Parts: sequence; structure tokens; C-alpha cells
Amino acid sequence: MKIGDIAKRTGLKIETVRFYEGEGLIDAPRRSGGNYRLYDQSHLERLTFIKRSRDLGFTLDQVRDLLRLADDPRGSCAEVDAMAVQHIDEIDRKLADLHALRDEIARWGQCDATTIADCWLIEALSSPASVSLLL
Amino acid sequence: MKIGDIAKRTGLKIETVRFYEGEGLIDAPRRSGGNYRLYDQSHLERLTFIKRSRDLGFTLDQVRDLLRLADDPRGSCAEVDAMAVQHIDEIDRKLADLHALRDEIARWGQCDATTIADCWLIEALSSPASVSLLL
DNA sequence: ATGGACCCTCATCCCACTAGAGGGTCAAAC
DNA sequence: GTTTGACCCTCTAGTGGGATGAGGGTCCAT
Repeated sequence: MKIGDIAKRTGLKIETVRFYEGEGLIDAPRRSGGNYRLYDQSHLERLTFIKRSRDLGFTLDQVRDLLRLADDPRGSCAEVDAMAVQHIDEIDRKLADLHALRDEIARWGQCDATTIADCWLIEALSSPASVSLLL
Repeated sequence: MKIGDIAKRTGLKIETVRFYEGEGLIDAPRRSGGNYRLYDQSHLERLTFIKRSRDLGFTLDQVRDLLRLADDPRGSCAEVDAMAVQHIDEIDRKLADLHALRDEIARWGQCDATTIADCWLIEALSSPASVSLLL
């Protein structure tokens, strides 16, 4: 499999695959006569794992940890569990923040004014943050 | 007002205030004999506006636009309105994405296994993304 | 005159890629 | 046999929005 094939199969970009190699997330694949990268099934699986983890919002460092854990079949599952729980907590916090933002902006409603001088959106931006926004 | 004062008053960091000056978001303030930046009320208002907009999730480029609009009191309010609406749409999209993520991870539930080999969290990460995650 | 709080510039780093320059490889079509 | 076009290579630099640190200068109170 050349890099374009594996990129298509994993949904990653070619540059990203090379980037992951440079970062040490995957082994450097063997090369063809023309110096093309040639990947096998194990690369495909590992890259799929990485892509999936990234899509779910884990950072690359977290992915590194997950890979390390996944690489040891006899290792404990508890750490993975903890990471998942912690990740959900983080997402929940982000959701709460975004909801607060959304409501704050939506609360302005539409502006009836025609000129900036009377625009209360601009006014809303000019006053210091309300209590609800101490993120 | 020295930079530390205005930073405290706006809630920005000192480095961020200098950064905004370099980015041309605020005028370079006059300097004291000892080459300290000296800010006045207009800087305070402008930085408050920027801080508030950033807290609400606008990018610096959007803040630039908002400032440009706000600077023209006779300008039309409609553009500001449009930006607010568009921003809400973006936030709504992010919220939907995050909800999907959260639900996806939460759906895994807790893992009963003790070793990685049987851990279904790792398994969930190894399989390609489900349809719900085509972000 | 000395200590500490504050300030200055400039350079480098962060994340997770992305884009571009400037070239090489390979298969098929002409 | 050559030319086209798709694909690949390395290397460098840029993105946003700052954060951090080095190495110094200033100011004020004790």
C-alpha cells in the first residue's frame, strides 16, 4: 500500500500520515525501489486507531498513551477507562461553556437600530463581561 | 496607566496586550521617560471590547471586523447583526459535534474487563468511525 | 544603595497539522 | 521514445492566539 492508498483508507491526509511517522506514532514503513513508503495491514490498523481517537477529540499525547496501553494486551484496562471518563468530563465542560456563550449572544436578540451609534450589539461588546461568562 | 494596570482592568495578560499592539488591534500608546507604555481611557475601552469579543468566541479576524464596524458610528448596524447570527450558527454546529462525541464515548459504558486484550474501549477505538461521526 | 516589583525587547515554543517549493518515479498514451 | 499526468519524495515555513523565558532596564521604598 502506498501512502495515498492508506490515506484514502484511513481518511487521513497524506501529509498527516508522514507527520505521524515523524512524531513516532507509527513505525517508519519499508520503502520501494523508488523510495516510496510501503505500508502493510499493521500500519493500517494503527492509523485507523489514531484517526478514530483524534476524531473523538483526544490530543496526540493522549493518543500516544492510548497506543502504549493498547500495545500491552496483558496490561490493565483501568487506565483506559479513566482516560475515557476524564475525556467525557472535559467535553462536558466545553459543552457548558459553549452553551453559555450561545445563550449570551442569542440573548442580545436582533438589533432594531440602523446605525452603529445605536446598535446594542456593539454596546453589549463594549461592556465588561457579565458574571455568567467567567469561564 | 501602565501595562500591568490595564491588564488587570481588562483581564488580559500583559503579553497579550503587547501582542494586540503588534497585531495593530490597538494604537501604540505613548511612552514614559523610562520607555514604559502609558495607556489612557480609549485604550481601556478598546481592549475591553476586544477581550469581551474574544471571550464570546470571535476570532481575532472577526474582532478586527467588529472594531472596524464599531469605529464608524454612522455605519450600518446590519453587518454586526449578520456576524452575530453567523457566530451563533457556528457555535450551534460545534455544540452538535461535541454532543455527538460525548454520546459516542459515553455509549461505550464502563469496561468490565481487567486486561487490555478484552477491553472494549480499545476495541471501539480500533474500529473505523461510525456514521454518526462523519464530522 | 539595595531589594523587589514592574517594565522592556527579542526569540522561541505550543498544537496538530497544512501548504508550498522544487524535485523524483512510474505507467500509460501517443 | 517521449511526453503527459498522477503520484511520491524532502525540507521549510506558516497557521492562531498567544505563552514562556532570557537578559536586561526602571522606579520606588526602605
